[in-house]
Amino acid sequence: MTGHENLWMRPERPARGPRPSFSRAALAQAAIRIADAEGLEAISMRRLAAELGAGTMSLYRYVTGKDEVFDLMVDTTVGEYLPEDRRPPDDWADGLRLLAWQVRRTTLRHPWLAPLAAGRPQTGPNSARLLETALGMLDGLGLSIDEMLTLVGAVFAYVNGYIQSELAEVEGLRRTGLTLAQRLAGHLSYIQSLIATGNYPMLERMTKEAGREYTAADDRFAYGLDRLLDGIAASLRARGGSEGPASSR
Amino acid sequence: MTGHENLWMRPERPARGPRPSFSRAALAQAAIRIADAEGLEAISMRRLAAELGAGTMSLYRYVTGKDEVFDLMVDTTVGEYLPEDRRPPDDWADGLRLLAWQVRRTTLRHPWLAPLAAGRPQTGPNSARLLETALGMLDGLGLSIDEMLTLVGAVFAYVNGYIQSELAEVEGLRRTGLTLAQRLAGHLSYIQSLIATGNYPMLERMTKEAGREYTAADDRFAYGLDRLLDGIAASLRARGGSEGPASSR
DNA sequence: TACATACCAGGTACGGTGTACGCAATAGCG
DNA sequence: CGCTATTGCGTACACCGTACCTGGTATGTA
Repeated sequence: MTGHENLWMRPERPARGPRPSFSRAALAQAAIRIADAEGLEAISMRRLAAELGAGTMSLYRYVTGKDEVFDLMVDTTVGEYLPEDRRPPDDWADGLRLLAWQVRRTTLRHPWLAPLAAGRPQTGPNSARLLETALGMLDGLGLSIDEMLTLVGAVFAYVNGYIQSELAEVEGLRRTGLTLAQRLAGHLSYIQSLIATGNYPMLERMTKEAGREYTAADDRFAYGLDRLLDGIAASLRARGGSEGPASSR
Repeated sequence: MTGHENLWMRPERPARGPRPSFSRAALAQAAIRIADAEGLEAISMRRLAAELGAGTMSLYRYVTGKDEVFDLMVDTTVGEYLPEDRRPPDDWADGLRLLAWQVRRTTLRHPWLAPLAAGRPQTGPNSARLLETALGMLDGLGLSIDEMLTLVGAVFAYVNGYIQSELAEVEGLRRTGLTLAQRLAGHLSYIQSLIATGNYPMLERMTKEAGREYTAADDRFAYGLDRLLDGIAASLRARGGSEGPASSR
């Protein structure tokens, strides 16, 4: 019951004893460097220690286990969502849209981030800053905090879901070591065998018509994001200011 | 270059040799049983073989590696999205909404499914059936195939993203073995320390006001889903039938 | 200044993982 | 009745996370 079981509450530099030979931030940066270059599965405590020029077990002086390494990686990169200088737009929808695009930009730079962040609760300082910023954009609209949380939760859900589906294909290739051509060949020949049964008319149209007017990933991301924000805006307009989104109980 | 490097193209029962002692479906069911009961990380080739009463290396006669075990698990459970009997509703939005709720229902039954499915391209028979069904709901609206794919992609992105965020908390507790009270205590005391700086007014309001009108997970899911479908419907109404969503290039 | 204390560094070891390889047994075709 | 493709699976290897322990070091206290 020391009260310091939480990573973010634990002081980085204790009062007594010799000073640590590197910082938590350096540890996080090293892990991010590895994951960016070789993928998330390349991160092992030994590999990470080697990158830092330290012994493997020394890492456990900085972190209780591998999970906290991931926590540090996530919170550090989440910090990239929020450029310090820029003032957020006045309109809440523009603000959330900008935030969504920044999330997508940095997540594509760190392809390991999306699945990692989606799987664990966000509790670090940058995640807190992100939430504060997002909620702040909705201030003054007459929404309750619960309504605000529901709203930004919906937008982030879409953003994370879209990015993961966008990355699934390319990450799958990297993980399996196949080329795009190999994968497409295997997948397509299977789809063709399904179509041959006659029970898949839409897939048949897909193989024949798709790609002629190919929709870029950017545009697809924008499409869903804008439709979602439109729908939210419409529902805010509909209620005069008395009732909110999904307020229940 | 056998042409059978794809799991779904590879015949389950080759022409020659002794017959396998269990089926691919049995393998998938065993894996699903383990993951449901003990979590995804409990699945190992040894554990799975034990569940099937087979030798560890025998599994590799059915599957090229662990990745294909996951592929089988995903496609098998994706089959639960689609109840055989039910005729889909006439309205496309009602159809997608129903599908979304079915996805959510089965994904909550199999908490390991969402992160697993999000990380890999869907190529199995049930995934194909799902896509065919979803696209079929949009038939007759005058959309191109690319537009349909963009549309259902947006809805699925939201659904998967939401479910993952919904599961992150509870799965995190299971993985770390903490109780909800322990986690909340640690997290809250950190949030409090942030609030004490005075730089987090929205988080301060959150700790003071949130939960008084608590929004249930069901309602939050419905909120984003309905707003997204509303926004899509509005954009379809806006264009007379000549132009589509996010058609570019 | 001397010492106790609290912390750092990291080697060793253990139980687990995925899977490459090889060999014996078997079912179906010619 | 072989021939051969295929199954079942034991062994072995490299790698993983991390518990435990020893030894050195910087700081607070007397």
